[in-house]
Amino acid sequence: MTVASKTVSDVIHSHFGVLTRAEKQLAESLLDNYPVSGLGSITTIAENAGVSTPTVVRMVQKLGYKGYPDFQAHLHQEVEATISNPIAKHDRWASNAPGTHILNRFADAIIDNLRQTLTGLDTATFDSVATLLSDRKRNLYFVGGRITGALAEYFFTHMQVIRPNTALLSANSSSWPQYVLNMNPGDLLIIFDIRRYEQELVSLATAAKNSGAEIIIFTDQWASPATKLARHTFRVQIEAPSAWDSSVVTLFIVEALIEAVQNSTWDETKERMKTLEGLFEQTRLFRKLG
Amino acid sequence: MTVASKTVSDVIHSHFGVLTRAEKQLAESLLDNYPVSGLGSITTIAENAGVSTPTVVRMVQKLGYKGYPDFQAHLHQEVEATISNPIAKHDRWASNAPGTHILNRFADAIIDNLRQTLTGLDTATFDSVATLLSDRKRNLYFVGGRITGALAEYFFTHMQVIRPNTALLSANSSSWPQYVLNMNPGDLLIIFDIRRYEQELVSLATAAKNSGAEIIIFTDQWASPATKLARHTFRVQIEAPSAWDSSVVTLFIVEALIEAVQNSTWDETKERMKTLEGLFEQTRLFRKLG
DNA sequence: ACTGTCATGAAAAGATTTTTTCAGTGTGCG
DNA sequence: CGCACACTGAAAAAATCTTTTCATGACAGT
Repeated sequence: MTVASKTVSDVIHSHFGVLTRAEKQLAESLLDNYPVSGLGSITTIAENAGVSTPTVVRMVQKLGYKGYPDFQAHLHQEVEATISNPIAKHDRWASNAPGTHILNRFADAIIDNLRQTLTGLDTATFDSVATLLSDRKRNLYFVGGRITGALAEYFFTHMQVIRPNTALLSANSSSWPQYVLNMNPGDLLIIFDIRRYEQELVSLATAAKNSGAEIIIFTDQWASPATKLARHTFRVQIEAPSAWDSSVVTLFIVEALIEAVQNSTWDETKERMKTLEGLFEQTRLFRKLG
Repeated sequence: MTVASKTVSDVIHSHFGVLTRAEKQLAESLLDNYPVSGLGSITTIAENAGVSTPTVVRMVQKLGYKGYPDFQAHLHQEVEATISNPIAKHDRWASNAPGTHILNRFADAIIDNLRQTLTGLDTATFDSVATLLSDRKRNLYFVGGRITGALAEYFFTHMQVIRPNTALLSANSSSWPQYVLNMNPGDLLIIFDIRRYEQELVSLATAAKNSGAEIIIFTDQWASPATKLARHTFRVQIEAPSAWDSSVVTLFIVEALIEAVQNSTWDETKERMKTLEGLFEQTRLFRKLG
């Protein structure tokens, strides 16, 4: 198929000789700022080219398209090909894992999640959160649900090394009130709440907010109800070819935040890490001697 | 004007919270393969998203556009900007994060880690481990180090739902001997040990092996000393543009294993999950009544 | 100068898209 | 349990787009 395999631009060029004056004028207009100029309606492009709509129809038919909609469909395909992202190409690790193996299907899904999440993620939000987390005057409280508790713990463990005034709220909600009691205005509550949103977390968020704490939420594309209360929200794509949701991309953002915070105050952090290193060493010695 | 200055994508994201179910569905569809998916007619995109055309009209008006044509005009402008800008063309998916932003550098690193890890990963190993984990007669013991403890917990939490006979060893090594005491031949000890290898884990692995347990290790490219004792090893690429190692790919493999195990015994798992669902419901009730 | 052919756009006709209306459905709340 | 309210899509109405028809004018050949 001539039309199918060649680009619209090619087709226009190859037919240029047989075009009439008005058609050439139209073709010029189309080629100028190609392919975007062909995105609008037939009326629009006719006006832009200074020709009548019938001229447009006649030309695209002369080029071999069924009609204007057909012509435009081809153009759309081309635009898609032009701007579709390189990550989408699945030619990478095909080597030793057959296409249908779960590892491959998972990898595809995760890359897709990553791409979509990053596309929808405002770097300003990320930077703001990093700045907030870097502020050592603010106390940090981490909390997660049944599944996401591990993510909260992971985040907490790192932040605890990097800076003081961090706390991990246990999964058991009975201990939460005492934390809320101690919250000061400006403190940060970092919540992980994904799918199966847990009602208790909304209550916690409300209480924390009333204490003046700021709330940062990691949630999924459907957004936890607690989102309304949040200062900043990370909406992460969590879909996997599985009965379970994927936390991979959430962890990705957590790690990026850890690095951003660490980086913003490296000098202080370095000292802390050295001291910590020494403490671990001592603990080890205790054990050996003990 | 809000609408004029922000990208359509931004506008969708910022309004996401106030969108209804069908509208969210539509927004997802639009964002997926953005912005090409919004190039067609209102009918087309409604069909693609599985919603009605009135929903589309209502949403774009909610977003602040005068109507669908207005919405599409903005999209066209954006496509134009994207295509005519050669830098943006290069990496569309990261276009709203400048090239050197940490998110982008992290994403590159993670994708690289993933590729390398998968290249070096034998699917036979993966399948064997999945089979071992699926065997309900074997007791499962999970353990991790200071940082990787959260990964062990994540894995454990899921496996506990899927099958019986699972245990999470606390980070505190003093409780380990009693677990080892109860290990039977054929039991599985799943160890996470990355960089900063913890000597205690080697001792644990040795003791467990003497009890006849099989050992599965998640480690990094330099391999934990406990690897020698393991029946199966996952060597994960963990390098990140950070002072810290990345656990993202490790989590990826864990999730893939969870799915593989779950999948291999779906019928049994389904029953367990239903029962569990009921128990959670009851717990919630307890709390309300209590 | 006459005639036939072709190019062109105005306008009508036809097709499709966009918007509005409205009734059914479900959900939350008292 | 029932009411009020919001959400949703089917269908009608309105608007717009696409195609066809047709009249006009330009031009080449006779």
